[in-house]
Amino acid sequence: MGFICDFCGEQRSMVYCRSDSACLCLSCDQKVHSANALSRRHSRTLLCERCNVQPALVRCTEERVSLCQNCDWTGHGASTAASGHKRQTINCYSGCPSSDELSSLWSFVRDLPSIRESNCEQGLGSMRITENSERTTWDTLDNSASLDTSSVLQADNVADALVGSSSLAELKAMSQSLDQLALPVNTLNKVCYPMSNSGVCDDDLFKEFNMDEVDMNIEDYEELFGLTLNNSEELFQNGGLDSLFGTKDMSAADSNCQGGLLAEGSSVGRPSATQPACSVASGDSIMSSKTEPILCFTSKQAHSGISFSGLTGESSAGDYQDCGASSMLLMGEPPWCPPGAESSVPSTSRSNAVMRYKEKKKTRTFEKTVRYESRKARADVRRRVKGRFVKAGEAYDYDPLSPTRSY
DNA sequence: GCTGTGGCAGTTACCACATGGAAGA
DNA sequence: TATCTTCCATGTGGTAACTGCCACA
Repeated sequence: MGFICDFCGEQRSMVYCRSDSACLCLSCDQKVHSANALSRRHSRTLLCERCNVQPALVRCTEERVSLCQNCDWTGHGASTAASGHKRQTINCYSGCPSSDELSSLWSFVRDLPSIRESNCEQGLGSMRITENSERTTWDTLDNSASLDTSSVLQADNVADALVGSSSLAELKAMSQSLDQLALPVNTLNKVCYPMSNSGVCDDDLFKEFNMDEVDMNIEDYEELFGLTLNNSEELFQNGGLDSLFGTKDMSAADSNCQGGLLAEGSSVGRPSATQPACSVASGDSIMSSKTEPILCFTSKQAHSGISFSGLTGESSAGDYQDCGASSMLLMGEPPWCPPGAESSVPSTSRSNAVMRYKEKKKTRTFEKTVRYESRKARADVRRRVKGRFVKAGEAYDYDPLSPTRSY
């Protein structure tokens, strides 16, 4: 992976495919991703021009360079002179775009190499761009609907699912589909990305990342996080995993959600260079995010069943309400901040971020999603004894339809 | 600093049964 | 292939019980 196309080994790589963990030249990108319907759904984006390893998230218009989150942070951190540089979000795409379409997508990229359009079986018009909150689509395939619905979740669907309105079933379905999903950079970029100098994104974080019914299970925290445990103490004091997962419902709503959003087992600790988890945070990454404050959910992570209920032997909701994942996010730290980088973050920014986070937390609501209105309607009129449903005709102490008792 | 206690908040289990969906005829 | 029937897991809300945290003595 890197400067040279992983596929042909000749051309310079320009795009990064998360699903394939591959850096490809545009020609090979078309070649590879026109092979079948599945590959066409792979989400790709520009490759970071600085490290040539990670997918680029932003384009620095002043330096005219595409940067991954890490390089962006390194180059544009709050403490750097370039922190004021204007940056433009780089969109992901899927499908089989033409060079023209790519040019329109990445207007800042001049001199796009010509693409052998004949490589694409579907021809043009099948590109899908995943933008921050909206999706611009070129999808004109007749059968495109079948590609978009139950079998595969587009990344923005995931984002939608992560917002409070999602149901457990949707999340389960999502988890089943995550294998085929490469979460576009921008999807989580929306969730939290320090584009402003404040480096604080709690608003978006809470608004967009209300995972009410997601249960994350970590069976053995120490084993999972190893040496990062100590560092996690501060993490638990300052952050807010509940901001990520919705504390209340994380354990209460449906504790059997095995799919959830999960972590790649091998990603404990510092992400390897081959792990394309740029703006996508794995659960364990989150938990160990004292040093790796990544907000990532990689596709494979959908199956490991992590449960934060076991963070510590005595943790409860309140315990991890304040854990530090989001504090890192609030601080706008880079995904892979180098050791000691934290010290460079202004303390005022941090305190402000924490303050905003706490205020936000106060005002949060945890609305339960009712999947079957008919069942709710039935439950609403059922008679009970001490809160429990009773058989029809039996004595009850509570009748929703009338305050009277049968005995 | 340590321990015990009370208050508070959050979580979990429980109940009956209509419903939805799968399987079989 | 389409329709019907049967069966079974699921989901629904209010309450008590349980658990853990925090403040205070």
